[in-house]
Amino acid sequence: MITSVKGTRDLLPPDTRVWNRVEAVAREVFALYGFDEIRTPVLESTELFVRSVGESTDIVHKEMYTFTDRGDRSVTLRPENTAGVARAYVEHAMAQAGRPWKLYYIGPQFRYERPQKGRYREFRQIGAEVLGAADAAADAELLVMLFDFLLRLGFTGVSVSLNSVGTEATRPAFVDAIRSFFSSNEKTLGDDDRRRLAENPLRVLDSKDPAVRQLVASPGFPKMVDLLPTLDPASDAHYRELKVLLVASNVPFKEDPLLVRGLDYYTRTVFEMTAEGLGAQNALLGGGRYDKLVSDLGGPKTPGIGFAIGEDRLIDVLPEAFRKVTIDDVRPVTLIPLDRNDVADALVLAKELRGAGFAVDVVTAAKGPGYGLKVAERSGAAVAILLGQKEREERTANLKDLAGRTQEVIPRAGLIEALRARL
RNA sequence: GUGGGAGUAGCUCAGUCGGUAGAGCGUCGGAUUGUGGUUCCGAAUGUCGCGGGUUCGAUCCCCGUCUCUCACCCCA
Repeated sequence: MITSVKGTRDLLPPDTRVWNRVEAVAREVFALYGFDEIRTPVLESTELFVRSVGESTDIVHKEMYTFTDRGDRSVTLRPENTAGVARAYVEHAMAQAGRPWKLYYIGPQFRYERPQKGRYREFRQIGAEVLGAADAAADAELLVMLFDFLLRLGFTGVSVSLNSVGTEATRPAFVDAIRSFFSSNEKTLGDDDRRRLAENPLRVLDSKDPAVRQLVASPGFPKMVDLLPTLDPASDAHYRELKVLLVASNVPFKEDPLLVRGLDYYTRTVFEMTAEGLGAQNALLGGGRYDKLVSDLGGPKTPGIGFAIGEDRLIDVLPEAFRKVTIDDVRPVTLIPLDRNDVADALVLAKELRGAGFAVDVVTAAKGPGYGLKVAERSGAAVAILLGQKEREERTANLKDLAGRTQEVIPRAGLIEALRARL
């Protein structure tokens, strides 16, 4: 048996209804905030991710689906979508529009990792990006939209973790402060954290080692937000303004000075949301500002901010009410021709009913009422219509309410009205 | 890339101290050839993940491998 590739999976009905509905809500909400969809290729030049996501990140140095195509080009299945959006922005000179771009995307991403709960090699992200807006208000509005979306899916009582990671102006000073903090108690660090301290010191902040966590959470541990007022007043002002705007907009957030993110391109604002029930991979969404990314890719200096929601994880923790309503949404009318001679009649009637807006399923096998009703019931139909020789000749329909187990013979002329009354 | 757990019927699982397998659910047929949810009767399931080794004989023991799963690393 040929199975799906490791770390990939099939999404089957009726779950696909839920996926489609979630995506439809995203499109509706994002449109209300002035966002348009962008679709970028799944396949990009490997160099794009090396330059944007960052060579020192795990994503680039061990998690990419990279291969050489027949033209000897190194290409990669995108591990995230922000780089592709930024690349398209530069490639199509979108800065020339003279206004910020508000873009969203929905699509598969790929990372070559060992699969576990909430983590797949092929996963989907729903994301949004604002390109060309530097103001804290842009950050705020993006988060307002995010919460609007989550609220419409039925999430309640959620809040986002917020932090500022500064800019190149502050990053080196912060890294120095972290290193000197640990120089005195380096022996409490495990191998992993020692490696982090050397390669990517910010990562030590979200170590899972209890001893290190305790150290990092202690009052003496350096915090980026404490360095901002003196080293980078502009970033400090940005952060303060953002918080004021979020409070004014009723966006629930909690400041987390330990929040850092795994991609190199973030500047100033970073945020993340976690959820219960996702196991160890509990990050539901993440995002932040990336004011250097576009220029790093050779474009004009363009500030940007965005988020990505892990759609697989989102659906994993989706409120049950939303799921149920979505799955129960489609209640087809099932037409049951009793005999081969009744099939044409059924197809003609089906067309008429579909024209009137009803979802109609025809049991084409025409194996009699017992089989037909069984199929109708199993496919979730609310009503079934039996069509035999008698109904054809008398221009009637035998309308059955499957739940109530009642039936009624109705003239064809009044059928649409009768169905409207029942559905 | 590292570590733990697991692969037996469509699904959930039992089992054989080594003698080529069962249950429940589901599916199909019948009671009920123009009436489905219940009930009753009957039937079919399967290279026991794959490859190799040990053995007279392996689903069981050993080795390898693949897949699933959870965790680490890291992230959505």
